[in-house]
Amino acid sequence: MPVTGRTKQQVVSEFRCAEILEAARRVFAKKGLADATMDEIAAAAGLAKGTLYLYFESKRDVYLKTLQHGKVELLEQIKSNMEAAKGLRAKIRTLIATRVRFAEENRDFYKIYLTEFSNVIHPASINEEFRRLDLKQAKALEQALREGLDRGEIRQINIEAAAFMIHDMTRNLITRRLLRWSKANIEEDIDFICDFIWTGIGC
Amino acid sequence: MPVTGRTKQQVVSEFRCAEILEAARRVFAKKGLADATMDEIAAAAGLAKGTLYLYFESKRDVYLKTLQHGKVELLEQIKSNMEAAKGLRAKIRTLIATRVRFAEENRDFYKIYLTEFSNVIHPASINEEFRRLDLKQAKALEQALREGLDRGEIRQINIEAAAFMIHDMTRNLITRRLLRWSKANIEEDIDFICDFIWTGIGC
Amino acid sequence: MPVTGRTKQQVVSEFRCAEILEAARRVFAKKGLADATMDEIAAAAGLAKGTLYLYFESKRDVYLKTLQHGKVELLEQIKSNMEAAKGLRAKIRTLIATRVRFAEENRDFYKIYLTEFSNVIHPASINEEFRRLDLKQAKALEQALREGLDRGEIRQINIEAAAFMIHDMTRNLITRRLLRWSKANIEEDIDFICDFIWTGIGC
Amino acid sequence: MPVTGRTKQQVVSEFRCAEILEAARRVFAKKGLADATMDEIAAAAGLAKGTLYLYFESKRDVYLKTLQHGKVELLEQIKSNMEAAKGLRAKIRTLIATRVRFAEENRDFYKIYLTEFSNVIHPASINEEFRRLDLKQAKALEQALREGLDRGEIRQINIEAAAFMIHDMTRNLITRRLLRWSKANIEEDIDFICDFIWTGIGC
DNA sequence: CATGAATGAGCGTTCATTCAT
DNA sequence: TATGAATGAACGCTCATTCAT
Repeated sequence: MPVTGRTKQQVVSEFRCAEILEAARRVFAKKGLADATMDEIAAAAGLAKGTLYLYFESKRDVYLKTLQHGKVELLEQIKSNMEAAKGLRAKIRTLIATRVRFAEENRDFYKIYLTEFSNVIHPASINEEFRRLDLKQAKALEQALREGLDRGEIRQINIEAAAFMIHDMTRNLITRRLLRWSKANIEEDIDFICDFIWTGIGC
Repeated sequence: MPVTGRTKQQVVSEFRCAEILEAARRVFAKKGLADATMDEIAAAAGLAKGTLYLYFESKRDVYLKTLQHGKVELLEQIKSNMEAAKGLRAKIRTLIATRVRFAEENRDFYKIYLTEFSNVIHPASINEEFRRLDLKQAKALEQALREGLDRGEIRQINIEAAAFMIHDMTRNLITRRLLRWSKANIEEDIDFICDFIWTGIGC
Repeated sequence: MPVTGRTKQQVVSEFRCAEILEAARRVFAKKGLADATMDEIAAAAGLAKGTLYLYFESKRDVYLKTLQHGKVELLEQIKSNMEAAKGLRAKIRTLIATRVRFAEENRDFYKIYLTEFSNVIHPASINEEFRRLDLKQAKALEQALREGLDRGEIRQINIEAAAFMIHDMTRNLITRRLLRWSKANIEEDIDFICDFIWTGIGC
Repeated sequence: MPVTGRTKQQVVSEFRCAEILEAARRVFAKKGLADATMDEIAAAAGLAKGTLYLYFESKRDVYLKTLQHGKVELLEQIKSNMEAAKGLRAKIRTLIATRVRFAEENRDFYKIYLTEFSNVIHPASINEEFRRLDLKQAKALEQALREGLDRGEIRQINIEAAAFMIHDMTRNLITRRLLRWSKANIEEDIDFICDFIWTGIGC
């Protein structure tokens, strides 16, 4: 007797989905949406091609769900890590560090994520839906900034713009690291970006 | 007899290339590499499909050359604009403003540029070759920063990392504007980013 | 112990078959052989897809049996209706009326029947086997005509050809009615055809 | 310089279309719409599969055009043959004979035609469009009947229904002959049907 | 030089059939 | 007996590339 409300069928089904999505993640990360084939994904998952269509409606569907699947993990990890931090500066540092580390540990997912996120071309339908995650993260940051402003931790600036800026800078760092452009170790990179955000370059 | 070293043939040929690349730019900007077809590009250029292959080796070649073509324009425009500025702060502002304005005036090219630039997936062959432009720009900025440091205009920081940071932040701003995410006018956006770079958010 | 020769198993099995065939009839009538799927038929029968294969060898088998199933009903109904009629003219009228009414009451089956019957393309295997019913009906009609000829009810004509003709004309009427091409009521249509058969159009 | 308004391109293109349609006719006549493949049709036409799509939008399109192509031929042949006949009885005989002979000479086309015509299942969209030909033929027959009635050649009957009847009977004869069910020679079959139409079976 | 008809490899998707449970 | 997840062959259609004119 299952304790949860899910039947055995559902558990198996979810497991299959997860298996396929993991395989898809690897393939999409290596080839991109256009160049990946359903054959490849099926092979990577150790299944027949037709089986994919029992769990997903189309190649696009697999792709979208691959993105969503990772998104959820990412969000959860960030949320749990953020709560501990005390003070705005620590909060910001935690946020950045969490995202950077998650990206390092989920390179395949993040490659897809970054590619899709920066896709300025595709019909908004994908992007709009997809960018909500980032917006949500940015909004959380905005909230933290606002509280910091109230407590006099930061100077009077456009909070919304600053939140976007910090959010984007973190993504840039992740990109540079995924591309192995940054030779510094992870702590140095995070330190630098935090310092930059806090003090700027002027003297 | 041509005065320059180029024959009439070459001039005509270059002109055709340019025509095709402009057409390709429009098509790639609307559809992306994968979804654009040679048929569309030929139609947009007012030529037959086969003709494209007289000037370019493959679809990929057209795409790459489309990127290069725009790059050259971009670099030239930036170079000429940058020289006038006096002092580091003005120099940085000019650099940012030039890029942002160029992007606004060349939306089609820039869409392709951004998409490709953030493409963490494709074989390095494209990316390596392609990122030299950005590197070159970043290096120019680095040089300016170094001079500013010598003149005591900025505090002691990792110059290379700062150059990348500023460079990336500019690209982020451009992305937000291309996506019409930023509702501010162009001057406000540039002011904010310059202020952020110079002073950070701390007080 | 069952009184009849059939075991309980067989009775249940036959019942299942009949259920499936009724479901199949609805589906085939709506989609045709090629476009109907085993999934649909299973769903229409309230069974799992695999179950169909316990009772039928293949989709083609279901289709063939669907035709046979209706055929049997049709023949039985015709036979019982025909016996009462006295005289050739009444016999012919009864035969036509029975077929037309049966078609109206079994539109789904008849759609399949007509489609398959007029299928001049498929391998003879289906057709030969399938046309025996019609042949049988036509033969019964032939017999009636022959008796009518002996009794001087009709003039000297090619009996076999006439039987086919009458048989086909009835099918044409049914087709027109199924397609809602005929606006007349059923009695009018039957009257006209009987009159036509008996007297022709000449004067 | 072409005398006609058609360029050389158009002539070639039309020729290709006709070639493909002839190949398609053979394939569809052997396999039917559902079981014929584009690969087969291409092979039968001695072309690559992709080439078919230069001239036709889809498999369905090839099928529809195959029907139309034959239709036009059929109509033209009937029209030219019909004019010579004097008197209603001769007219009807000519009409029937023309259709039967055309069918014998265009077995492949006629197989497709009959199958599609009797298809009571497919969405009306095909059928409606497709049945206009028959309607047109039936209407011509109706007109001839009406004139015959005025001249006292036939008795007082429902002209419209009679036209349909005669039309259908001809199609039935064609079907029986295509299926090699009729052992009689063509003239005998035509004679019988004409006699049947004119006098009926009664005495 | 320019054309555009022809090619054919390649891919997404469907679905009849099987088989372990 | 009944299930339905898994299979994989098959097919329609696309499109980058070629080449005869």
